[in-house]
Amino acid sequence: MDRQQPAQTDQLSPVFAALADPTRRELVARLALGDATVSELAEPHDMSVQAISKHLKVLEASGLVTKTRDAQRRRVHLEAEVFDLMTKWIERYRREAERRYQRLDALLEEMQQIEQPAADSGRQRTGGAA
Amino acid sequence: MDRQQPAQTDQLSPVFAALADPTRRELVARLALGDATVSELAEPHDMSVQAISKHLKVLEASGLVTKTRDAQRRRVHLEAEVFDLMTKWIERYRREAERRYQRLDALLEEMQQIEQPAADSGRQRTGGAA
DNA sequence: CGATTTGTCAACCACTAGGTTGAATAAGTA
DNA sequence: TACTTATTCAACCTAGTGGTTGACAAATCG
Repeated sequence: MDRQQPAQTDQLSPVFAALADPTRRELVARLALGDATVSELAEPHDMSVQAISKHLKVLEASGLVTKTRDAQRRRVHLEAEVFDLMTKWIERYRREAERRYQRLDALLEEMQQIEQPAADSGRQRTGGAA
Repeated sequence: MDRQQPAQTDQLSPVFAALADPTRRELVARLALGDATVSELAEPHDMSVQAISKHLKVLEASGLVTKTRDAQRRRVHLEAEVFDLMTKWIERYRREAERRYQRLDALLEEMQQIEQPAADSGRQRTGGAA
């Protein structure tokens, strides 16, 4: 249970985790159309309001949505910021993966060479070099 | 347990779920630099090789990586396609959220009006209208 | 005030996730 | 053939998730 990279910078895990659930993605999709109250969000989701409330809590904890009081109701609002965070992470590695994909053969050859650094080669490190 | 939207189109959940784990994100980050074998990937992660193998299985199931045999080793390769899938989903709603954010005040006013449709108002629907 | 609406909190339950260790498989090496 | 390396499979454990129901809190309505 001892993480080597502490939760310090791990603002990302809760966001991905939040969106890993289809119900929550639907909530996000719905909220993209406009703010809504909890019960409004719950309505189309044949599942208890409490369950939706929990889902919203997860979304809120991840920073994807915020809630503001509106009398007894809570107005739920979709936030854009965290999307950016996620997009940045994804794009970074997607670009790498795509770049590598495009010149795949060439790169694979290259990797092979790096892989066998001549000499005795007690253990070969593949691609780790960056 | 009865989903209203079956797992049919839910290719997305496994991807988000896969990236919800920091260890797996590190694996992806590492793989962006180049293919690697399981044990190479395991090395920096003070955790058993079996654990990493499990993580890779999750990544593989999500479509983020593929494995090819290379003698006894398995060469793990990062795939770009699924990134696209995710990016598309995110961008779609991020854009909405941002657009709404930019004209926030105006929209909030608008919502308020929709919210009180005059008349008796047995139940008011907020933002559901798109 | 009392009743209703809206949402959360709390306890509970089945299932999954992420880690462990130990054994099994598969391929290269002596 | 036997040994080592690389990886997976299987069983297990703990903690977390996603749902339930029931009770509570806060604001509005009568």
